[in-house]
Amino acid sequence: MTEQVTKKTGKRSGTDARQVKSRHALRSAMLTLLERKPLDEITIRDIAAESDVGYTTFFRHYPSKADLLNDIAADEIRNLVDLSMAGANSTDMRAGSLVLCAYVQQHRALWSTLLTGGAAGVMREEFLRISREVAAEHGEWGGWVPRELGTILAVTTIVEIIAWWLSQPEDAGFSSARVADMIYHLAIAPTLPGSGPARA
Amino acid sequence: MTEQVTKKTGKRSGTDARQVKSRHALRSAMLTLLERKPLDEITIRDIAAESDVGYTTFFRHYPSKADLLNDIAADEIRNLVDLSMAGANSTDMRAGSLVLCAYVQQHRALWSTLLTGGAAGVMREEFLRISREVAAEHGEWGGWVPRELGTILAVTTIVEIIAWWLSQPEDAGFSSARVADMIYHLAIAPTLPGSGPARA
Amino acid sequence: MTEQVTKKTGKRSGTDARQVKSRHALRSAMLTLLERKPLDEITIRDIAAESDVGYTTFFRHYPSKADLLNDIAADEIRNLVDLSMAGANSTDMRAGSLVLCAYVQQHRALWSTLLTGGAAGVMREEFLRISREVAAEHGEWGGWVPRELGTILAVTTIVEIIAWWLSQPEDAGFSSARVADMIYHLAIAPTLPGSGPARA
Amino acid sequence: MTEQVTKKTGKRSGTDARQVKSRHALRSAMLTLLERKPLDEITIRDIAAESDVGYTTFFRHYPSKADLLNDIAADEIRNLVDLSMAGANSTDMRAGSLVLCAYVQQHRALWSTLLTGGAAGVMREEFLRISREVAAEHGEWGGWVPRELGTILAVTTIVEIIAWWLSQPEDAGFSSARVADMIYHLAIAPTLPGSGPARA
DNA sequence: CTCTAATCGAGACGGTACGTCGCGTCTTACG
DNA sequence: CGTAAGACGCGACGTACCGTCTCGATTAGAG
Repeated sequence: MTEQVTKKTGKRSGTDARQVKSRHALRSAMLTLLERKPLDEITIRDIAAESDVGYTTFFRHYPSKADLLNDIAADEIRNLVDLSMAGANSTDMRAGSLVLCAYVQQHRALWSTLLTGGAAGVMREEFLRISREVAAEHGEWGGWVPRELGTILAVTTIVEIIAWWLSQPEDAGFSSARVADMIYHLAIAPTLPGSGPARA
Repeated sequence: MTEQVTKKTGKRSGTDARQVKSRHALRSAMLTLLERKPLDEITIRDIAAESDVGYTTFFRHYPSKADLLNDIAADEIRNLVDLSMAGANSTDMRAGSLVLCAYVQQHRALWSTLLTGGAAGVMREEFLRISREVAAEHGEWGGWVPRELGTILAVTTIVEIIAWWLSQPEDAGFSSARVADMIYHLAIAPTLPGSGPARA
Repeated sequence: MTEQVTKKTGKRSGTDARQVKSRHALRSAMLTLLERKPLDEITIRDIAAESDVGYTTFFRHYPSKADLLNDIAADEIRNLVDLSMAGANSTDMRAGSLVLCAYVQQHRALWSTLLTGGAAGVMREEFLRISREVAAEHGEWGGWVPRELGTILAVTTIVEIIAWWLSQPEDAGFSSARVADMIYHLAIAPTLPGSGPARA
Repeated sequence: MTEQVTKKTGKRSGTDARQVKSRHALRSAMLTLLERKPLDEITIRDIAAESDVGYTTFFRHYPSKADLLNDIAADEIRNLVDLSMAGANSTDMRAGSLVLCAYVQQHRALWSTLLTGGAAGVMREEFLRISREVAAEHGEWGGWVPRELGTILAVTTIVEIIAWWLSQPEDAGFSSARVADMIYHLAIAPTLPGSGPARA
């Protein structure tokens, strides 16, 4: 995640207990603050205060607040993507959607903060970035839409659906299964071969 | 848009020739700068310098750079929406899509700046805001997807498609008609009745 | 003193009432603080607070606290030197000494701060610098001691005598005249021709 | 000098080989750095790096860099003063001056660093402090100048002469003897009885 | 010669001050 | 006499050192 390196071991992100603690405190603080205000109203001083970490110490871990957020985002998104990819045997998109929704449901508070709080914009971009990487690894693309556009649309649609879902009251009756269904029909199916216009 | 008031007349956005000139200069400068860097790297001093208007004068027109951008965005989006709505008799979505694409094509430089430059995020939000207003005026909603979600998806998908289109070289072979087709099949059709899952 | 320049007039140190006021406030504050602590324990924030001037504004006038002090020092020393030079017809050193002592006596509080407060070191250096300039303008040097050394000794001795004088209670009985006498016999006479060792 | 105490013995400045080594390394490093830049541009981290001693270790020996310098200064000055005092039988000031100059000449590099490098200010003050102590032990004072002032002038003059001497190229022809002469005539003689003004 | 405790290096940490940048207000001197 | 030019107070930024505090890893010197 970060480029921090311990000289002796060459491993990333030193394992010094103090470092781990500070790092975690910073991430928690960031999430707490994101529930309250958009990213650009959060100052590094806010984060330091909220996390009970020295202002200077922030920079010992992240060069900017954007990097902290990206660290969090990349971690969480990677978790999510790995899980959905693993859950589905990579061809069965419906299964993948369901796993994804179930996972989000389990961590509703976290994802609510990330997707409907002040970090929404960053999350969308990071999602897209990671998805493009994943997409690039898959050789085939059978859709009638240009691949690049297809990826963009699938991802942004999925993210929008989930963000909308998270903004609904939890008892509004939208189960993971139903949302997974929506994702399939709205985000995935439309770009599949056969869904497009009858080509001239 | 802004709250500026001319003392004598009490009217908004004075029509004094100097005011009009300054205002236009500010908007042009903002667009020029947006081609070069993202919104948050543009300072009010940049805009003042670029537009050859006194720094203080900026504040006589807009309380912040966000307001200037919103002013531009709202104007342009309103133009766009009005046109597509008028072009289509509101039921024929295909026609509307085509008008919209044609209009964007005519003002390609402007929209390229707005949607692929530093203002992209703001534009998406403003698009959504205005579309929600418009959608609220229409009583009926036949889709199998919750109306709010349907609006979000349609708008974000349209915006993404157009943004992608504008980022392609102009000679890549994507005509307005073809893009309008994509919009119809990817953004509009999927939420229409009959496209959803076979309901239990 | 400073390099500030008004674009239009080309004059130094703008005459804007606010500038003059800020500048004066900063100088006063510096002197006040120097009565209390040495230069390197005075922070720019202290000066700003003491002078009721914004922290940032300090830098609009001086690039560092050393420059502020040098500004003050150079001004005051120049005053002092000009006066002593004028008072004496440049050959009569006794008269010059007397004028100098009288002037210091008149501004005892100021010089007390400058020479016995936290700025003493800087003042000694600045005195020497200016004296060297003045000495360089005089062609002749009849002393038996190398000219450079003679200047150093005369200046440091004068400064030490005055600093010592200012540290005495005012009623200790050392009149300007008596101090001027000391200066003559201790700082000036020893380097004059005829005072040295009988040369082999 | 320092307050470091070995628990068992209660003695100051432990004799542990490692301590002695670190201490010496720190002093050398300080002198090396003083040749290059003024005291206030030398950071404790510089000293630690230069001396190949851990940063933390510095504080195990000295509470601040000023204390390290004072330690060095006091040692060296004490050496110098003891020698001059012993060399002269305390009445023959000429002999003392000569011994002093000879000693400085022998350790020219060291004294050059101390008096013309970044530590000059501190050295002057320390010289004065120690001289005052020595002067206080001598009961008599026959000069026509107040004793306190006499001490100040003698010491500062001697220091200035030596600093000037050290700044000259070594082959400029100023022998120890000649400098001792200057010291006698410029720093000592002027305050002796009979040199002052003809008293009324 | 061994073992115990002093010493050391490394470096994370909470701080304080720095000097810079941009904001938005308010004053002023000029046209 | 209005307006642009710009001085100003403010507050966040990111940096540099400070001095404190753990940690292990040596290593000196007492037994």
